[in-house]
Amino acid sequence: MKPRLRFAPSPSGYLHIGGARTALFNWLWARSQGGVFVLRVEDTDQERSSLDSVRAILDAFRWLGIDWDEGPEVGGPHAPYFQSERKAIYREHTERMISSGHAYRCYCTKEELDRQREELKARNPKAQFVYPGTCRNRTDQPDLPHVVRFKSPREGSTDFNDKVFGPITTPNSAQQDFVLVRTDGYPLYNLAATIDDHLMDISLVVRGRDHIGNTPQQVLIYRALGWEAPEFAHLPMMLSPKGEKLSKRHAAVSVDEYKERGYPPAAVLNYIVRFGWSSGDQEIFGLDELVKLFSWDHVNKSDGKFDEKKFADVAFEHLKRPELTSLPTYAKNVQPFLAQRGITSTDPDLLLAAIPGVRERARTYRDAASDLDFYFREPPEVDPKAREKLLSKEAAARMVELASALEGTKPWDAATLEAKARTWCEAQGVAIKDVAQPARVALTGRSASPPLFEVMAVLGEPRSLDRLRRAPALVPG
RNA sequence: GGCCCCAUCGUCUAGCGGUUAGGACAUCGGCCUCUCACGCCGGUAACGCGGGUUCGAUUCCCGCUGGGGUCGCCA
Repeated sequence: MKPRLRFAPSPSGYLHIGGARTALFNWLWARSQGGVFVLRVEDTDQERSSLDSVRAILDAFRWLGIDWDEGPEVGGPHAPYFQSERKAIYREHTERMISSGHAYRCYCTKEELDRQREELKARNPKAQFVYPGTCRNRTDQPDLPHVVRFKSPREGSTDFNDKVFGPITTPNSAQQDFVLVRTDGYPLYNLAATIDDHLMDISLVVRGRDHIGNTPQQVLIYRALGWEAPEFAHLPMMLSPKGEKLSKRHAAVSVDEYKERGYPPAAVLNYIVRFGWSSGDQEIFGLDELVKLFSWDHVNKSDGKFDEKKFADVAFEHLKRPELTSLPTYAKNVQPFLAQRGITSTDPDLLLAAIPGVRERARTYRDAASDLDFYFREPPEVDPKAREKLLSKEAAARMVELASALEGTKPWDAATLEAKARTWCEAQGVAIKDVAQPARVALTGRSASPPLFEVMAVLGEPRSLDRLRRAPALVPG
């Protein structure tokens, strides 16, 4: 049996990094097993849901490289995939539960209940309010606003076997008659998710550990409806560096933010998959590799804390390795960041030639764009501090001589240029260092850059000589 | 507070009864060097505590402690 997995975001904002991780585990298992990955939009809360959020979330998935077989835009045999369009389905099954005595209409108003809650709190601040069951055995059906509640068993326990955590038992005494359908007729999460997971034939529900507590409620609903529950796999949580629930107070939690920082998408996936999953000592994985290696055997149970530094390092690692970020991919992805700097038309050959020297020092695509900047401006922007410190009048004059010495070098490559420059320095009686640094300022406008002769090789002869010869014009004062 | 869950370096983790407890990030030294990096070499650093079980516990069991989640007409 090919597994059917799903991720069910509620479109009330951006794609959260924790949500991305949950989706990833679902996706990985579906892909590794030749199963199906479904995206379902849980937009039953009309107040908070928006189409903009749907779009933002889908875009984030596209950027990450997580595709879906059924869901928004692609449709599928279990459509519709927006819960707001499935109200009739929920109503039908709710009626069925009411008829069979598993659920009942409750006419207590929110105000009444809130008042009771307050009263209890006043009497005993530590006590937990539970719905007193006022309407539990009510037999009339007045035509008044009402919610629908589940008639929870009071005795016994509800168990399920979690793929990660093992058997979990919850006493039914901890359960109350939870609400299934709101006054406005919209189903609540537990009802809608249960019905959809069944109707969409989901075989394994993978979600965050924060959902472990409503799994028993869902199991109860499956039983009430006469259905067999799917398997469940709960994932340990990603917590803030302080160990609290991860929110934007502690870190960047929107996937978009990492895109804007210039992290490669595969690195984002790589970092978040390592929360709760490992494969021996390996730290860096490409997406294809992840699909091959993923298994539930190595998913662990303990929560993890988010670490920006490690994350940044994973991003860097992906950028450094050509087997993870190919040259064309690198060029394509750095382009938008160059554009942000006003560099909109780049000579593709120059870009491809320049990347190898930059990729081992740029930690993000954004940094890479900054490092690449000087290749595409004539003249390059000059850092005043670098000029001040490294470009004396004498040094600049020497640049002009250096240009002449290097003119006509064949082949114009880093090794030949370096050999020639070193010989020249020796003849002039100057240290290579005292030539290289001023030359760097003349060629790149900066005090730090890829190795000088590589820069010259990439830049080509005419541009390199031009820049060297313009050095005297850069001398401060 | 009730219920559920978790517990190896600061952080992510490997370990599935016998290991000098391994790797990665971070951190601290050093090397390389035309700058900045990359890279390389090395250091500091962990099995929460107490009972069992066992010839032997980081590993299995119990308790404690600590941490987290959840208790909505949110999802």
